[in-house]
Amino acid sequence: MKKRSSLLRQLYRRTFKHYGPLHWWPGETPFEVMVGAILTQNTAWTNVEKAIRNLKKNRLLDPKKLLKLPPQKLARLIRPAGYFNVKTKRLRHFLKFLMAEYNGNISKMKRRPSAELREKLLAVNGIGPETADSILLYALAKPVFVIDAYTRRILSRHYLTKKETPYEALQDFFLQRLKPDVSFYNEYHAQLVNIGKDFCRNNPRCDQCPLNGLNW
DNA sequence: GACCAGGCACATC
DNA sequence: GATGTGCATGGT
Repeated sequence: MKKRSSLLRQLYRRTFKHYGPLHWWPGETPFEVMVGAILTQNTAWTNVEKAIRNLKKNRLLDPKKLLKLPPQKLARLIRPAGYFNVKTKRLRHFLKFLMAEYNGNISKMKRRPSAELREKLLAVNGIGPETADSILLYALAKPVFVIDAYTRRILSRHYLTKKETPYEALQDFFLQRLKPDVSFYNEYHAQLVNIGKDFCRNNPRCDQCPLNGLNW
């Protein structure tokens, strides 16, 4: 009989063999990753890229500059990412938080412990568990496991968890079985998203999925 | 032209 | 506390 912890490692080996290293998150700076984490909420990444390109083109990828920008102009720039009115508000809530707590200094933020940061991020209107954890892992290099719609779907399709399992419980499922490791968690979540995109949508292609035939 | 995307807050019962 | 709904663009 296989040990429980090796189950998630098996899954990872399969996906990694299929895709190779994915080197997430696609973003040049921690701040860019944070902005991307908010913009990608329920949104295809290709649309987020356009919005980030607009911000870069105008040299606005900076907490102070972005906060100084009139909301209307910000909305226009991030328009391709969808939900632009909502996301303008969410971005501005986050920027105000960043300035108030850390004076816009990401290095200062990074020095704080992970649990404290998570709690504070979750208190920001517009930042939920996935966005908070994405920021912690991909921008601040904290060993937290990110759960998203794909992760949820893949686990439940393989009868490892139930569809309605709450976010924190799913996160514990990974945390209890995998040693804390930033680059491993980083790569693991990236792999899951790719599997989700390619094989595990609402109209799944399980027959061609690299996870096909895994026995647990 | 329908369907979907790397969520979240808020209303309503 | 559970369940439903609005938010919006762009790719398939």
